[in-house]
Amino acid sequence: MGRTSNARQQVLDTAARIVREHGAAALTFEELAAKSGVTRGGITYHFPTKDELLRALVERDQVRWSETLAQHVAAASADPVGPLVAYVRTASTHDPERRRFVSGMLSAVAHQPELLDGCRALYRAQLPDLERGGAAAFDALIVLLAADGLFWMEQLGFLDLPDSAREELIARLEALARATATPRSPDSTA
Amino acid sequence: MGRTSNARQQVLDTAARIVREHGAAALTFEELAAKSGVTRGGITYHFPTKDELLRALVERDQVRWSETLAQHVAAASADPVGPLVAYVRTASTHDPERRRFVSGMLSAVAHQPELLDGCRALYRAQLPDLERGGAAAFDALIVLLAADGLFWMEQLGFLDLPDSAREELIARLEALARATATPRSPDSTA
DNA sequence: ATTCTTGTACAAAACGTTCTGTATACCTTG
DNA sequence: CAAGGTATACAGAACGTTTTGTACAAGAAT
Repeated sequence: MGRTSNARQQVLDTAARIVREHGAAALTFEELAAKSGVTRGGITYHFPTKDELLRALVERDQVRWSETLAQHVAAASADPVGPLVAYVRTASTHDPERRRFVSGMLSAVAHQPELLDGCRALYRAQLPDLERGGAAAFDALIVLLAADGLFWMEQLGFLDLPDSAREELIARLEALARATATPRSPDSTA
Repeated sequence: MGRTSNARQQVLDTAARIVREHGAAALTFEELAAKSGVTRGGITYHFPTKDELLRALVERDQVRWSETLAQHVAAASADPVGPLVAYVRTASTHDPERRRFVSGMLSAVAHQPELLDGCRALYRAQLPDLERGGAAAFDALIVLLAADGLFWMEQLGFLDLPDSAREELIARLEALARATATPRSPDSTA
């Protein structure tokens, strides 16, 4: 309870690594036991069934995302378009664990797509926050989608921008995010 | 008995459906035989190994994407930012087969992530086309990423916009795509 | 000395692959 | 053109391995 079982975390980390490196199909209890240092018995104790393992993996991704988002939201709370800027920052956060992030979602989509329902709900729940009506709402959605695109294209290994270009891109994205809150700019294509 | 093998197409269609509905883990030869009408022997004939089946699935997605893109490029060739607009239209093409599209990629990422290398190369190859240098290049990239985001969020079932909102969003995206080619517009937030 | 955690052994099912069989289209050759 | 052979397209069963889930014993912690 105090510390949520060392072995459990170890298993989850290893599972994420396996999924990331060899795909969700390679995520078997045997491989997990071999690479995590925990034997099958230990694994079975913490995750009696594979379903629960997957559920834990997805929840882990979800929690991490929410925590990162909450951090950025708190840090940019003074900002009028705080949520959107925070979202951009969350999607583009480039820490060493970044690639580990979606392994839960990817294994879920491979084994039981319905496990993503929680993530879907979470994603949709935040959409109304961005819609203020009018053309600005669509610009906000575009910024959001661009952040998502950046996130997934990087996660899937499709995009790998040099750091400088990446930073400039994010800066531009954030600028656009801010611009959605100031519709009195000379731009009005509607 | 098919000209270019009717059964082969049938198998591939069914495989895509299975992946889409139940995840890539459910894509087994047995399920495939049960749901495609082709027996295991027949399947084995066309796809001696699962690797080849996956390869065919990925290639299929790739070919479809390329063909759709080529169509839109041809249709918008007169446009100065033809490629980008065409890309937006490709990513947002909403035909009945849309959801079938990435099943190959999803099963690849589940079974053998390296099968995506071809797609990755294809994706990166088009990036330089959009980069004209300067701030406009980043705006173009943002539009591209937004299109990708729309595509994947819809594919993964995270986003499901009402038709009207969807059309307006795409229109705005296309407008932004065109704007990247005319940087002398009154909008210059850089 | 319970309770919590990990290790070992095993049963049943599922999976990919291989093998053999069959029917039909195509091509050759006399 | 007719006979014979070959390649193609598909069917069905079988094999050996892998994987999941379960049962139970052993060790650590409190």
